[in-house]
Amino acid sequence: MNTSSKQFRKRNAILSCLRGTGTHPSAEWIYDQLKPEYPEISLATVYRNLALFKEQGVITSLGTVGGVERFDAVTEPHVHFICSSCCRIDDLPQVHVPDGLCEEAEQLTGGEITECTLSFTGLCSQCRGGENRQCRNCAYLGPEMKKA
Amino acid sequence: MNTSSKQFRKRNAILSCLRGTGTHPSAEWIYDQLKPEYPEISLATVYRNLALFKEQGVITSLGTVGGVERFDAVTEPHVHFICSSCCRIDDLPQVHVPDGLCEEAEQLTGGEITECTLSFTGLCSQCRGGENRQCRNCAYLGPEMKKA
DNA sequence: GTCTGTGCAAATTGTTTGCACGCAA
DNA sequence: TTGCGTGCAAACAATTTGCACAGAC
Repeated sequence: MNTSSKQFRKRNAILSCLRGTGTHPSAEWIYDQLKPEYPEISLATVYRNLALFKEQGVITSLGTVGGVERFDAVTEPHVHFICSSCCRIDDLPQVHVPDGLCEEAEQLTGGEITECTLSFTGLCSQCRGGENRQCRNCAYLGPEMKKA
Repeated sequence: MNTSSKQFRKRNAILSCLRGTGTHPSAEWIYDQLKPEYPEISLATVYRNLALFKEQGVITSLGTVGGVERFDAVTEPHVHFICSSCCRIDDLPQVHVPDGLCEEAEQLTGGEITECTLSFTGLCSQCRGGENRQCRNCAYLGPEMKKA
């Protein structure tokens, strides 16, 4: 398909936005990012396309963090750090899931494993001091903090 | 508190139910289990108490699977297998997160890690054959399958 | 013409909350 | 009397869906 045609421009923009960020964003975050350039864009479009990409295996879902689904353009398995306070998600490229663990699990379950997730949850360096205020500006605030 | 008094009987029952199952249930599943013995129980009570237990650190949340939050009475870190088809969750007690990985991650992030999650997602042995029908009776059906 | 992507608004659904009541101390 | 746990119904919020329209072919 002609991804530069007007018809596909938004779909393309959603994927580009996701690929161009390391923030593991939510649908709404992507929507907010795209709004300036595409003022008429709708949140439903973002949701619809993310669901499509996910189905195609082009992107992955990191699951729900703070009540909202977070996405990742990187589909190769890698390790994440999730801050439970400000909901930021970082990659930990230096940490690896040991080889063979997947196969071990597959044998044990007798099933078929398609995905392996290793993630650490805690407080990021900024939130660690208890000074959450430092994180108020970050783009990953959970719903409860957004209200404040 | 007197956990056998009428006042605390339901709260106690919710925790017992969670502790007595290996299914990593959802709030609704617990509600359904308790319904026969406590016909007047309300789903809100289940949600309320699960939130309370979670806050107290008595139970853990495994996050959202198929759109519903799943809980675990086991708070020690352990490995899970999640079937993406029937949404069943099994423990994999034989698989362990290698020692030192947590510390490594903590150093890398400069944050404080309170939780480490390793989980495998795929098709369980029953769903593997493509015969999802086999799983229709299982209690972990996601919302879309429940409808069918 | 058909097909696909989209905006909009309405629907859906898991979860939370407000309020009134009942039991325990 | 005061406090806590609860049922019920309403509220809430993230996500999905129905429908009509616009552009691509």
